[in-house]
Amino acid sequence: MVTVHDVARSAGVSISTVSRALAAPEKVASATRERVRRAAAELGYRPNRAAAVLRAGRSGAYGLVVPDLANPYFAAVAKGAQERAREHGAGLFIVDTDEDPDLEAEAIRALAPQTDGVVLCSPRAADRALGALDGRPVVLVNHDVAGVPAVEADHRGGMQRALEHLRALGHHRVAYVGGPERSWSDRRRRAGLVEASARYDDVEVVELGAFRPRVEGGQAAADLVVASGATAVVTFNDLVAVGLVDRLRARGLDVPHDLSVVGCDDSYVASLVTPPLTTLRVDLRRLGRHAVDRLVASASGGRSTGAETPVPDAPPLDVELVVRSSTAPPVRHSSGGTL
Amino acid sequence: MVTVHDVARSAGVSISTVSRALAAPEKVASATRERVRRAAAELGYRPNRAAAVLRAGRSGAYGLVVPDLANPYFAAVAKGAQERAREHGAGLFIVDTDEDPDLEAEAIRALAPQTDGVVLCSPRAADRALGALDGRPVVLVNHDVAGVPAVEADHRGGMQRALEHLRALGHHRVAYVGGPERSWSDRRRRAGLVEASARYDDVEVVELGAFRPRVEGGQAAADLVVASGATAVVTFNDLVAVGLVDRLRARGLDVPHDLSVVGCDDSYVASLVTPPLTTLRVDLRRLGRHAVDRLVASASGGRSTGAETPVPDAPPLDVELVVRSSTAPPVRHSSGGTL
DNA sequence: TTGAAAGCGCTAACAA
DNA sequence: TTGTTAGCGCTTTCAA
Repeated sequence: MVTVHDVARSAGVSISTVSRALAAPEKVASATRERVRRAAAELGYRPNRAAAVLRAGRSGAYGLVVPDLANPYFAAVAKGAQERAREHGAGLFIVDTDEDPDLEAEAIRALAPQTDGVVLCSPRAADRALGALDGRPVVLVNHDVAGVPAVEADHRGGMQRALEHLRALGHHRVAYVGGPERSWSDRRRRAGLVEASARYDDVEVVELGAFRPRVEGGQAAADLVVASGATAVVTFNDLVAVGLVDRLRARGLDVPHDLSVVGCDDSYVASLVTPPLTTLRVDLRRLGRHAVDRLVASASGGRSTGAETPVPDAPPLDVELVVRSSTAPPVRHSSGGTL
Repeated sequence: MVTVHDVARSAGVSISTVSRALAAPEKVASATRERVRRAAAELGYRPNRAAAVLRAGRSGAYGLVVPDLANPYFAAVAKGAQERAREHGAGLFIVDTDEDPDLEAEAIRALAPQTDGVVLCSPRAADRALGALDGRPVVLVNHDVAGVPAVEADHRGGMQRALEHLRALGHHRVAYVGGPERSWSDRRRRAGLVEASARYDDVEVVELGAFRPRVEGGQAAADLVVASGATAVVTFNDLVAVGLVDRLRARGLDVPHDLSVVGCDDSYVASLVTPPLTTLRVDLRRLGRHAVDRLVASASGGRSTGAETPVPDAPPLDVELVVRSSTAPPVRHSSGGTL
């Protein structure tokens, strides 16, 4: 293994000059710097991270905790986060908790001491999670706790747009098919939709219970939606919408004519399925990138003794309505006709 | 921060006893061990990983390099790998290289020194990748280099099954829509299909060039498939199959009647799209788990005192044909008849 | 069975 | 601008 000593010897300088030349180039004469760099490159020197961490107290790596990597939503966020971490020259530990609050707390406890900070994406048990972190830099994605930096999408605005779209098509009774019970995103989306509907006295929202945020959840919800008498439905995410459409079709119902469906997230499945889903688009990759940026900011800002993290709160990311083929004007069933 | 010294003081022993009691309990009298453990728990002691790594030379973490986390294939592998790493009490660094060979080599160079070993999933530049590892434990997934442990699926068997299925339906001209040029999986699948067809003199395989392993790749391939005169097609993966179906439909062709389509991987999109895809199923999660198991075995094999795990070469994972609705007997267009 | 002591490779305070 | 030096917290001989 090549160490600073080898590089120092080869470049004819001391080990501290090597360290400086590599970590704080401006503190070294340019000629020396070049000599050191060349020697390092020649010998194939790679700094030992463990030693640097031990000595300097920061690890150059961050953590990302997500409920389920197989969910395209979180995969996209993870991709953005990891990309940005790389650009910051840092590593990223990604941990998938399988939607399990116990695993989540456990993951954080394991991650916290060996990283410079953690991004918690859609935490399933935020209080416990934050406890496990004891004071380490953290950024919340899709969650909200007083005093903790967070990054989120503008769900309220999105739902507003979705509802206006449906209303303009002539829908007056809209169902909402919710996600996991503990989910903060679910509460936000639900509240956003209800709030939007409150502005009009000709639109009513029917809220339906907690469903798994996957295809199965949508399948399970479909019959309730039909029974609710709604002519349009907004789902917690695209996967749920896909399951919903699937089950409706199995019952002989047509989307969008018998029921209009709006998904959420515009994950890539939305455009693959039949019919392609009208959905709310969030730039997930960007969400991941932002989260890491904020973490880096608060991890390097909050380093000083005494003063707390200043890091301004970022504005929510825009949520855009993407209209595809799963929404249309309702068909009037005047008296049980087959049309 | 609580250190071994604090625990030692509190338990009335030396720091070496603390270290031993925690890391090698059998080398410490049970009474002492208990005392140390209690003290550690009381003080909330968490070993400093960096220090342990620096001193002991192993990190308790592994690396996983994948080309694209947003691809459900790799997401599934990553999930399995991370699950298994957790069960081994180790961490897992997941790095997404965006299908870029340079980033791949770079990722490995960064990962290698700070992990106990790396899983390379579908490497895009294996030779460079292995070079960057210089001798560290590694396991290849979907790749093959002499002398390097690997985990793979039985693509040959899978292709055999796919071809038999198509032949039984009455197809005699089958196209193969390939994945990335550098892809080992692509070569395997291609060769498996060609090999299978060689057993029958009434089936012919038409090989089509390299396409991106995504929806766009399938869209790009569709017109070539039609022009090839094949009545059935096997694609590099499900995503490509989805793109293919999409483009065929846009041209007014029907799947499966005008063309039968077989996907690969049975990623969850396969059952979501219309028509649901006939595809080759690989248990990806298991693939990820196996890879980590092999890595752990070979990483600790070199170090262990006695003869514990001899790391046998794992047999390829079964590949199963899942028949859904995208395959059917070919329709005879004898002279433009509509049947 | 336990303790003393020697570093692992690096950074950063201090000196020159 | 550069060098000297003292550890960071831990594991692991070696002795007792």
